[in-house]
Amino acid sequence: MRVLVVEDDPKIASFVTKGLKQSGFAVDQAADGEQGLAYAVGTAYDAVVADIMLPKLAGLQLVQRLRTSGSQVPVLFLSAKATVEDRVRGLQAGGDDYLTKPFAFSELLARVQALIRRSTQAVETSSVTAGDVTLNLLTRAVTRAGEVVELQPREFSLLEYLLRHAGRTVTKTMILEHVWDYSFDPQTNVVDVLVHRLRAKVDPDRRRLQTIRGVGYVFRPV
Amino acid sequence: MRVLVVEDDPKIASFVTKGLKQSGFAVDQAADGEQGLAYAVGTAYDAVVADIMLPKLAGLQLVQRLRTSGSQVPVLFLSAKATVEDRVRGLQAGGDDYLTKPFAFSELLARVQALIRRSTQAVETSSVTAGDVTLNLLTRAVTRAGEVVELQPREFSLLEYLLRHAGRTVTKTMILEHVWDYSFDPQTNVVDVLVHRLRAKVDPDRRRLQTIRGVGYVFRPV
DNA sequence: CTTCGACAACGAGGACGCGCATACGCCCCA
DNA sequence: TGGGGCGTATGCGCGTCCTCGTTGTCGAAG
Repeated sequence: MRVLVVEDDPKIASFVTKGLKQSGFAVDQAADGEQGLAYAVGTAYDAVVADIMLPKLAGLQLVQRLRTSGSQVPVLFLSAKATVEDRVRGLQAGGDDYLTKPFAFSELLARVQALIRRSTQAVETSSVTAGDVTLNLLTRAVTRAGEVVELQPREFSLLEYLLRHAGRTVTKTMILEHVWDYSFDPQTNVVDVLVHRLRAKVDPDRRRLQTIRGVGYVFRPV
Repeated sequence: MRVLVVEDDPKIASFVTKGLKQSGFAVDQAADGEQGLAYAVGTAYDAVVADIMLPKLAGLQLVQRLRTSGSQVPVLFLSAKATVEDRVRGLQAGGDDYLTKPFAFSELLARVQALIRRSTQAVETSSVTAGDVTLNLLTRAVTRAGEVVELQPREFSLLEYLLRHAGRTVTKTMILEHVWDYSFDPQTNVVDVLVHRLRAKVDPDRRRLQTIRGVGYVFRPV
């Protein structure tokens, strides 16, 4: 799940970004409205968290432009101002939710998750299973054939992505985009290396995680 | 008191809902398992009444998903099937009680009230236990393997938070928010230091309080 | 069937950064 | 004013993950 955070206050920005990353999101940061808009139109985010008061381009305008450009991405506004009128204006501009500073991070997290859940209309599952491999997002525990497997963060992230797309081919570019925050090809073989490490832990008999030469990989549940 | 009723048969649904409302409960209705799960994860209900045979997502799966998402809400199953095996499976899946159709409404009511009474009592308990570690909220006393351990207020608070989320990963951000009242990252290593102090007292062999690198910590009962 | 090129797999090495530990200092309360 | 509690500062060790070079494998064309 990719989230864009548009916030000019570096303290709040790092706080929100850190928290979301710890909760398993891929997070991009933008420091002003223009940059935020550029990121948002360039990448398919699952949610946007934006401050109302932003340099260069205010949050409300940002969302309006985003909407006129056809994007349906759910937007959560942050603001110090809390009047009913402000909330209404935010929602009229195309925002989906509103949070007043100061806020508890857990509330932000809950709202972001709610927005994503609503927009994807997918029920939030806390575990993903494909074949004999199960991955629990809450405990970060992974089991294969009942055996517990210890995974690194990157490996966990990759496996989650593969399981969510089990049976479908995922390209290396898609993996780079979701497991890393790269929106470009860093010209390396990180993916290959990570796949190798993941196989050693999760697919020792090499039946599950198959290579599609020249394209990417498929996870075939067994 | 909020109750969620998940039942696809409209006659039974309205019968149960009406009766509960008349008894003073706030009642929400869901017609299938997916909807029910969505409601249940989105709202803090005091009890859930669910049919076993549901469209889209069966009652048993519903409860399993609910439990893995961390919810402790008591669940009462309704079912036409009444074999002992069915009852066992229902309880294994995380259900709290079982009622066979057809049933008298007064019995349903009595059971729902009993479930709520039991669960709220459990919440108000004055001690939290996970594995061999017990923490008494009234006396502020902590024991590990029967031995009394002296804790400072902050350490106590952290341990309480960890025990209440035992088995689940808690991020540093969440800890900062609950143990301190920071809604911003104070850019320090307070959490690390406190974890270190807590480990020295409560987890000398370092088996319980484990590090999830880049994310936070898990308390694994032992 | 052979050959060659391209891509993938794998192992080793190394840099960076996180978490841990320890020492220190401030502040509150007795 | 002394001591305990607790936040701060800092160096170190190690885990994690990226890079690089080599080996292995696949596939297409001759």
